[in-house]
Amino acid sequence: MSTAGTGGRGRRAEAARNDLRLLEAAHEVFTTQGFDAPVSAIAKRAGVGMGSLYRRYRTKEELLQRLCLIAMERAVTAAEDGLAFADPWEGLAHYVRTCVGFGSGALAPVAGTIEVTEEMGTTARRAIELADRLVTRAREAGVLRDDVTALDISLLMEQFSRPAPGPPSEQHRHVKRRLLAITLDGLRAPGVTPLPGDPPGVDWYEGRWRTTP
Amino acid sequence: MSTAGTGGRGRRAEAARNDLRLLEAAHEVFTTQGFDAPVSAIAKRAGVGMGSLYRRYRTKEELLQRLCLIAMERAVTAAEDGLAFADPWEGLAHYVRTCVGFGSGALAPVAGTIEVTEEMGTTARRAIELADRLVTRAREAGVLRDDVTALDISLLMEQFSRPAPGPPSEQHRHVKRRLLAITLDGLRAPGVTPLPGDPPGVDWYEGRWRTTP
DNA sequence: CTTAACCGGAGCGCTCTGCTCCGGTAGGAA
DNA sequence: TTCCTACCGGAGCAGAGCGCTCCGGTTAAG
Repeated sequence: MSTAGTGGRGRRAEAARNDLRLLEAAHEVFTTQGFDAPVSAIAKRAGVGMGSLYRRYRTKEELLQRLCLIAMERAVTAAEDGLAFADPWEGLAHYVRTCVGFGSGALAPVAGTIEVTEEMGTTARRAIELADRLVTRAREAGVLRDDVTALDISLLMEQFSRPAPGPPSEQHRHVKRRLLAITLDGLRAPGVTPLPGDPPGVDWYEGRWRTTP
Repeated sequence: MSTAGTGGRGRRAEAARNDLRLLEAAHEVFTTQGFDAPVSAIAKRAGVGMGSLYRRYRTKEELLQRLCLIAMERAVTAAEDGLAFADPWEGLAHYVRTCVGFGSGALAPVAGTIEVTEEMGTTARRAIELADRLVTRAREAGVLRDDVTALDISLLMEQFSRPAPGPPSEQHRHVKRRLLAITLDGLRAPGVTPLPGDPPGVDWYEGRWRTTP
């Protein structure tokens, strides 16, 4: 624990660097190819051997859990940053753009296939609470259409984070930005077309994470 | 060819019924589970043996080609219906809603993995031309934001047709309708936020269908 | 120089896929 | 009714691809 900096030249430094590369590579691969991408692809992308990967994470599930947790923490940060904005609309937009930008919901398809750790549960609840405050504030300020819920917005971000077909490209990212701009405009008050039916229920949303095979 | 109706009771009638069930089942399975779903799942869902499936379609690729063609034809019909609307906006909205409804773009991830038949190419060109007219008409009527292109809308529909995680449910369809309503509102003129960057190019869009392994 | 921690990747076992093949069955002609 | 034949259904095959292990080579540390 003496020279644990990532810039060092010792063996421990290499280990720390490997861990960071691994996390980045895993995020990249999973968000672009889906969570059922082979583990070997992650190791290759990180420039690291399988041995090093499996010494750090004893199983693929463990790696996914870590990734989910990090994504949730980034979402929490984005929400806090959004709440720090004076303008309620810009705060919400920042939150949505940030989450979509780093692929917040890309790991949603993993729901129900991995165990939810206690830490993940805690962070998820905190993220939901912050998002709620962000949405409520925007609605009360009259800058968000009043028939949309925080859950709608979560699912919207999830939809935008689905892996695109084919190899990842700058074109895809660009198109996504344009589509998101359109959708954000659609979120602003007042909605021209009332949203159909009842808002989705929270219980259904959370139930997807239950592992019941 | 005498009693080829699907309601008959003979052997030929059963064959015709099987073919229809197969097509429906394949559409359902591929749009909800992705195009790499096992062929056996389709046979099971159609209540048909593997033998019957592979007697009708000699390979999985052939089945996918047929499905793509049908989807394109349905898109063409939706566009023609849309053009028949007197209101340019309602016409465009009908087109988008219909295509998203039957999962028009769900087969997009198949791009580059199957051979494009001549019939598919012809139909695709016709679909694009009709969509262009639909979009141009709406823009010239001033009911569509003028920084959005027909290609943006195609990609938007594609995004909405991505298979949802987990088992298919009415909840998912409902949420999708709500999100689509939001996005359609965002498409109406004038856009509050100008779309970032240049519109996507047609060559890139079509290039994805080239098989170059 | 010795030692042991740690890196990288070849390989194992297993699951699951696209596809084939054949026994059973039920229409149609005599 | 009886036989024939076309067709239906699913068990099974070969192969690909996966998660994961294990071990030889390398290099920092003592």
